[in-house]
Amino acid sequence: MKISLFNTMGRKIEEFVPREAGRAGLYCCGMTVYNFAHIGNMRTYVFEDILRRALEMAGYEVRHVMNVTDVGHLTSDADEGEDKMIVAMRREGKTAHQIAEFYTDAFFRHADMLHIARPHVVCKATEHIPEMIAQVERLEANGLAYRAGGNVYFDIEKFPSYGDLAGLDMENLQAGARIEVDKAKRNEHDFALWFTQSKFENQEMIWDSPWGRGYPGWHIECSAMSMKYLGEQFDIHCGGIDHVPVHHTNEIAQAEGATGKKPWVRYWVHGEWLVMGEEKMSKSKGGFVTVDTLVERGYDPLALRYFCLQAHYRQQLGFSYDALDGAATALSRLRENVLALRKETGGTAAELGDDHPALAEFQAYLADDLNVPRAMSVVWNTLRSDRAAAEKLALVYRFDNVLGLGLEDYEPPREEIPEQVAALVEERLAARKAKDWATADALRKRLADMGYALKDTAEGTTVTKHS
RNA sequence: GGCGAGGUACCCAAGUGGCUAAGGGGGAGGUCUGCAAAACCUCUAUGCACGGGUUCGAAUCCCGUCCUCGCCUCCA
Repeated sequence: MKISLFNTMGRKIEEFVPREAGRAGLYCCGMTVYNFAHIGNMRTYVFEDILRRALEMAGYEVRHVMNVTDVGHLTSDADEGEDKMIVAMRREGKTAHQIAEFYTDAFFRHADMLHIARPHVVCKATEHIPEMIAQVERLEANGLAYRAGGNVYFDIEKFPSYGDLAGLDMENLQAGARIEVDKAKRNEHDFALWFTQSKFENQEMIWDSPWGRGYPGWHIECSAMSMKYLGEQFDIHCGGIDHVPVHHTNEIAQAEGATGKKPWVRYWVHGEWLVMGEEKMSKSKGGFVTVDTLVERGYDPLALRYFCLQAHYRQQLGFSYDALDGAATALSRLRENVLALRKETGGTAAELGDDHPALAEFQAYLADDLNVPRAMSVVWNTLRSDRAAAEKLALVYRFDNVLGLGLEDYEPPREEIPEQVAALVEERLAARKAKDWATADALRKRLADMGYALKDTAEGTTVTKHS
């Protein structure tokens, strides 16, 4: 199984060839933990999780690293606006550390609910300040950084390939199209590596540095930490599409500027937005829906995962509750199918050769720049095929190693049935036995009004809550 | 102003030159059932924003038009 990926650097699909045979180094940009992750954020992590699982299915030993940015980022590169962490502190009356810890925990709780595998390394920005300082010092030593107005800036004039990732046209880029340009910069597109000049009182997240007490720039944490855990050059770096023009562009400049080695990263892979209606989901517009919101509305979090699997990662995906309902229904049918197959086979899946045609088809789609929607169609076509039940079961389990829907471990929820309800069910059973259909149906209706649905099967009547 | 992504059925969404335009949801019909529910089966775009063009052949390539979204502040 050879995997091809769309490399943002170069904008074309390339076969994945790791630096070291059999191993894949994967760095995924994580959250800035000043608020909950919304489902748009989570879509990107689902995509990255699929990428990791696909690499594993292809036989690579994956080392998956993700950062947690727990140091405040200003709302603007011009040292204006407010620090997000400080806004959160004021909003919630907590310390920066408490804010970061709370939202970090919330993020991983949500990720777990979506069956997003934990990265092998989760690194916090605040625990890597020395590494960041060291990288800024390297940049200074290489003549790529300068001090001005108390801050340290990266000098993009000294890095000719700046902007290659995004295809930026530096001549026509309008800095300050929406913000004030920092007057201390030599070039308006230079970006800060280290700040000592802060407008904010009670800026509690500051550290000593060769340039004075301050805090790091917005991009340095990812280049410093990814290099610490994956080496000065590594295989794959991913994140949301928004990272292309600024964050990753700056990371490349910092990393390659510090080490002098190119390319720093072999494959850049970016996920598209989840959009609400016609707009991208964000805090200021388009609503703010979290995994918890979905749970409160009665959804299984995995319905969101299933929903994400229906679209290609490089296409915007239009979210609506109608569409999510569709995914939730499809997921429960998939589970019903698995339960039926288990029953038919006694739970024993067939032995499966690695060259099984259905598996090969599934993998071929996956290997083609993660065409998961197509891979999903293989799942359904397999279920509908005339293959033996044990074979289908084995295939579905194998598919699910990548899909991550937890099908092998799925058990229907055991409902706690109140005595009163149980009594009515018994009463109805008696009526049915007596073929008193009118009474039986009336009781069924009454139970339905109470929120309990009945299923009369060959093995007896089952009761489920809700629906 | 610059750059990028799109417009495929009622909804979500694959497909980028060639058999009958994946798959899921929804809807319709059917099997099963005392009737239901669940599950399963069948059907559901002679059509791919619009207008031209290239080609034996286009949703797919080219030109033009209309529309939507994103980025150029931090953002997944």
